[in-house]
Amino acid sequence: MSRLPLYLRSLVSIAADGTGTVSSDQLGQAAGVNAAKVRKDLSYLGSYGTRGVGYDVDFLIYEMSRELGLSRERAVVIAGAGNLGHALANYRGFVDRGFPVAAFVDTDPRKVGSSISGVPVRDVAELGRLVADRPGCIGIVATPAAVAQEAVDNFVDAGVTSILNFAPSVVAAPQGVNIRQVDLALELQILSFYAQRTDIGLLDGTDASP
Amino acid sequence: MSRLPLYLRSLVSIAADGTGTVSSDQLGQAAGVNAAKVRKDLSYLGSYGTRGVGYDVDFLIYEMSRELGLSRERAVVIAGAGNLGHALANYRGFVDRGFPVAAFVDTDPRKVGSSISGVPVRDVAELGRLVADRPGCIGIVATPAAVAQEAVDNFVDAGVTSILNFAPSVVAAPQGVNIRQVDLALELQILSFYAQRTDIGLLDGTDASP
DNA sequence: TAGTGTGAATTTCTTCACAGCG
DNA sequence: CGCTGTGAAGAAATTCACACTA
Repeated sequence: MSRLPLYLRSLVSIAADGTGTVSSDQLGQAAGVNAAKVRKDLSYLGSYGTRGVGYDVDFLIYEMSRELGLSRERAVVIAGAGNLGHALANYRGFVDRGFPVAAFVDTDPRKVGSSISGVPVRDVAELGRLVADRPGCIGIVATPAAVAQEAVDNFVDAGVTSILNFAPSVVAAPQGVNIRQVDLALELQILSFYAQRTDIGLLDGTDASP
Repeated sequence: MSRLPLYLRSLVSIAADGTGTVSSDQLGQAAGVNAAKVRKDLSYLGSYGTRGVGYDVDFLIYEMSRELGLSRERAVVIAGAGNLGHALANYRGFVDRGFPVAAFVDTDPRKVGSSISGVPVRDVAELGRLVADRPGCIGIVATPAAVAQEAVDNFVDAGVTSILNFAPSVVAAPQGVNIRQVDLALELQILSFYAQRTDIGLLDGTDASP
């Protein structure tokens, strides 16, 4: 279920507070979701709760991490050593949550060979080797929109099957390759939309779907 | 409907190609959505299509922009002049799509008064004035997770009613304030999840909900 | 003829409500 | 008693399929 990462994040912060057990109600509160939904979602993992008590925080974290495939690290390769790529490489949150940034790839020969925030910039030609050395790694597209499709194609050719696209253009990929898009300006447009409709209240827009 | 911004993006790129009309099928293709869904969504705006022909691209763009409240610019104020804020300020996509970055606010006195990529860094104390001068502006939280709630509170106190949160912590806000969260590492976790399930194919993860 | 607009059918998601257990 | 787990009810979203028209 696609709300799992959301719960996981809440659970980690709950665990940090030293709490050992949570009820569906508390977890729901923390994740911005109602209690029934939490129970339904968790029951899909199996019956790990204790009636009258709640769920063991550490155990839930363990089970969820396993379910989400986070038991091991997954390296990240960023296509495009521009501003956005720069920022992403600097972003502590990636490393902290098990996604070390292995390298940039860029087509600009002036950038290739240099290092940004300790992350080496490699030529696109080396992408195949980079990926082969890091099984299951994730490709991030941080290029201008115009070359986003090209970047995706390069990743696919190199054998990457999970891609996160930050460019504001919809890209295509063959069956078996998972693409997720985050369009920053689109998020602002969505906010603009809701800003007009005063009939809608608080919303936690974090979500994942099909 | 929350898929409107997605269609809009596709329409803009279709218009740029010089195409004057689109069918629900074509638009669906471009946006990664099926044709019936496109027609249902568009019919909610009114019956703007021509049977046997399709939709007028420019007119659709006009109507959608109006519906999304994008007819005028909406300024953006970024809380946190760190790496991420830095990258966001440099990100051309914001200005290009009608969201000029007006200022940073930061609590670090060494940063206040300086300028990053032409965007001034102001003290939090000035937030009220900044916001008052820019009606309908959007607040972006690009602070460390630990102070994200504080940043949100500051925005709310200053009168901001639309907030985009990039910090990896769920924050609360009063009724009437719209919050959307983009958690970069969470996106990677979701990809990790799908990477395991080989039974799921291509997916365009862009979406907006509740 | 090609493609919209839309009721109706279907699927998916959410919420309710309560039996049952620690 | 408090809280889980889950069928069943209900709501929402999606898809089908087709009459209709420019």
